[in-house]
Order: sequence, then C-alpha cells, then structure tokens
Amino acid sequence: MRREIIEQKQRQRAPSQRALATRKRILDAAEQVFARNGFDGATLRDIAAEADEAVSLVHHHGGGKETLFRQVIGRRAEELSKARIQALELAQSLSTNPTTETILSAFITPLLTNAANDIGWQAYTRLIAHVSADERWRDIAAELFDPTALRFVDSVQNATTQSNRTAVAAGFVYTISATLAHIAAGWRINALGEDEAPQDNHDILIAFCAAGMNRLQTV
Amino acid sequence: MRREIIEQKQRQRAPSQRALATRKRILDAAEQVFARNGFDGATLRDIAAEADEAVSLVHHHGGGKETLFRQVIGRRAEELSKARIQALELAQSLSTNPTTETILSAFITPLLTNAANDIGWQAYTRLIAHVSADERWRDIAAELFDPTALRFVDSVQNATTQSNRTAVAAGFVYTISATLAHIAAGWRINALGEDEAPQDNHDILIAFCAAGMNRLQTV
DNA sequence: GTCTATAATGAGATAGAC
DNA sequence: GTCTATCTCATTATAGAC
Repeated sequence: MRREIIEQKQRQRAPSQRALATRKRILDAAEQVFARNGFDGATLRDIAAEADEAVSLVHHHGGGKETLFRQVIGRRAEELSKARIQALELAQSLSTNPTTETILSAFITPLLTNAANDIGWQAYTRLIAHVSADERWRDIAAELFDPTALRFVDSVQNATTQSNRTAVAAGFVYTISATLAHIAAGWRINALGEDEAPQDNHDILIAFCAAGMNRLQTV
Repeated sequence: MRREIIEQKQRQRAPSQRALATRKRILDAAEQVFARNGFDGATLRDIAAEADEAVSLVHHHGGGKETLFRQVIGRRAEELSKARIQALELAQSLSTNPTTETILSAFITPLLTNAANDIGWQAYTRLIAHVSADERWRDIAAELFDPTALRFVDSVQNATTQSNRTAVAAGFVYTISATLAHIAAGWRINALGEDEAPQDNHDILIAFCAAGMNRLQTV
C-alpha cells in the first residue's frame, strides 16, 4: 500500500534490541580506539576489530568516520555538563561566595570521578583532550563544552573579583589543560617524579589550579 | 679502483650547498606540516608540496616518515635545552635561593621568546605538545626533554622545600601542559574570554604556574 | 540490520634514468 | 642528489545478497 511506504519514511521501525546492542558496542569500541590513537591514527578496521563486528557495520551505524567521531563525543557530553552544572549549583547553594577551589572542583571532579570508575569515561577524557588540543574540532568544543565552561568562567571571575576576563579565561584553559594532563600524562609525571607510585591525587591538581587562578588577581 | 670504493663507504663526499638547502627546506616543511596535522594526519605528499620538492626527495632526505619526524624533533632540542639551562644557571648565579617564579620562567621563557619571533619555533612548540601528549613518543621525551626537565624539577623542589617529589613532578607536568596550551590554544582562550584580543602575556602563565607550585607545599 | 565482496582512493616506499 | 614512474598495501566507502 502506498500509505505504508510513506509512513515508513516518516517514522521508521524502532531498532531491535540486537541492533541497539550492536550500535552501542560499536560506539564503545570507537571511543576506545579514537582515544588511543586520535582521529587520524584510528581506522575503522581497528574499531571493527575492537567491537568484533564487520567493518561495514561500523560504517552503517557510524555514518562515516567523522560522523562516528562526533557521535562518540556527543554521547557523554550532555551527561558531563549536567553533572558539572549540578555540582556548581550545589556549591552555590551552600555558600553565596564559594571559593575558587570549590568552583574548580565542581568542574573537575565529575569528570575525574567518572574516569576513575569507568574505562569508557577514561577514554572519553582522552578524547576531550584531543578535541581541546586540535583547532579542527573547534566547532565541537564551541557547541558542546563552551556553554558550560562559560558559566564556570563567570563564577571564577566573580570569586576572584578579577576584572581582566581574558586572564580568567586563560587561567581556565590552563586548568583544563592541566586536568587532561593529569589523566593522560601520568607516565610523564612518573618519569619526572622518579617514582613508580601512580599517585592519582585530585587534590594536588585542584590546589594547583585554584592557587594559580587566585594569583591572577594581582597580575 | 678498489680503494676509492672503500673510501666512499667510510667518508662520503660532503653534501653540496644545494643539497643542504634542499634538506633544510624539507625539514622546515615537515616541521610545519607535522605541527599542523600531527604525525598521523601529516602525509609525505603534504610535506613535499610545502617544500615544493618531489615526494621521493622527502623520503631520501627524511629516511621515512617516522625518522623524518624524529629528525625534526631532534633538530631544535639541544638548542632549547641549552637556552633553558643557561637561564637557570643565570638565575642561580644571581641568587642562592631563586624563587619558584624565577625558575619556571627560566624554563618557559626561552621557548616562548623563540616562538614569538620565528614561525619555525612556533611550529616546534606545537610539535612538543604532540610529543608530550602521546605516550607513543615516550622515548623521545625521555631522551631529549626529560634530562633538562629533571634539573628544573630538582630546583623547584628545592625552592618550595617540598618533600613530596611526585607532587612537584605533577605540578611541573601541569606547567608544561599549560605552557603548550598557552601557545596552541589561544583560540579557546579567546572563545571563553569573549574577547578578540589575542593577549599573549607570558606573565599570566608564569604567575599561574608558580602560584600553583608554591601552593603544593601545603598539600 | 547484517555480512561478503569489492570499488576507489590515497598512503609510504622504491627503482632506475639522469 | 634529483626526478619520473611505479609498486604495494591499507584505507574509507559502497553494492547487493540474505
């Protein structure tokens, strides 16, 4: 019947459980491989192997390499932003003037906590590092991460009574950068610390960044 | 004559001026392209186009993609290390107890000054960022950058009378990370600062990192 | 949706004349 | 050293049977 055909175009049949599971496994695999090798270093074959699926299925669910990358980035972005905003609002409800340290902690801790417990989030963190470091993904950062980041920059500017907004923004980018190094460059910290202890201490990171921020008041 | 053939193997004819110039142009081009696109994103064809040379010449002088990459990294490493050590020793000669800020400035300023005046050094800075962020180049960092970095970690540990060496190493890695962000992520700083002014202020960076370091005394 | 097969492209590397 | 031509392989992407 004609009508059925038209309806199919408008509202496709809901995906089966198996299809959804396949799709999830492909996105999970892509997350791992992109995080490990970067966008250019990753291949659809690697991803297919990691997911134990056919290459063409990766293409089918992913919609091409770049679309797949953007899907993977987008998948956890909203959850992360919500957790950050929620932590910020909690801090603001507890004090009318939260400290710089408290604000930065609200930004950093949700990501670090997720990453500590879940290899997917751990990979996602490295993905954010790739996006943050490569201007080619500027639009992704602008769409998915900047709105939240701007709220935090506002709050920090408020907390430090800093009139130079660009300085605050710079400090915030340094903070983001240090956070990603904290997670992804543990090998370098161990090399320079001449120590095998993989000390994953959030407090050191947050103290470092908050002190740096506060110092900018007087620059 | 047999003897001539043997001599050729031992001591090859010195390269011509033209060959040296070609080689330099290829290394310069590789520096730009690797910095722009990363190791995986760069192609020998891009490099050849940038150098305006044949692809096979890139291969000839570069010795393959990875060797070329290592050559480019190695080319400026010694000069950078010397400038850093020299700045450190100067600071130490002026004061028996140089401040954290002075020490970090000795590490950061040579690179930033070079990068401000020379597009080759600017590209090189982004290359260091790639090497620092990717564990796959761990051996390069260990060989070319860690010896100098270790001297600075020692000095900072001394200046901050910090017993927890891993904390100092962590702070130092955060500092390196922030420095690279300072140079490579100006676009992000502008986005979050809601400002077009490309404020390249070294003082902000150094103040931020030194304050962060000093804060670690009490963590 | 799934899978096999294959197209189409672009990559790094090399051969050999000059 | 230089340059043209080419090899070989891995890549993304698609076609079409089930």
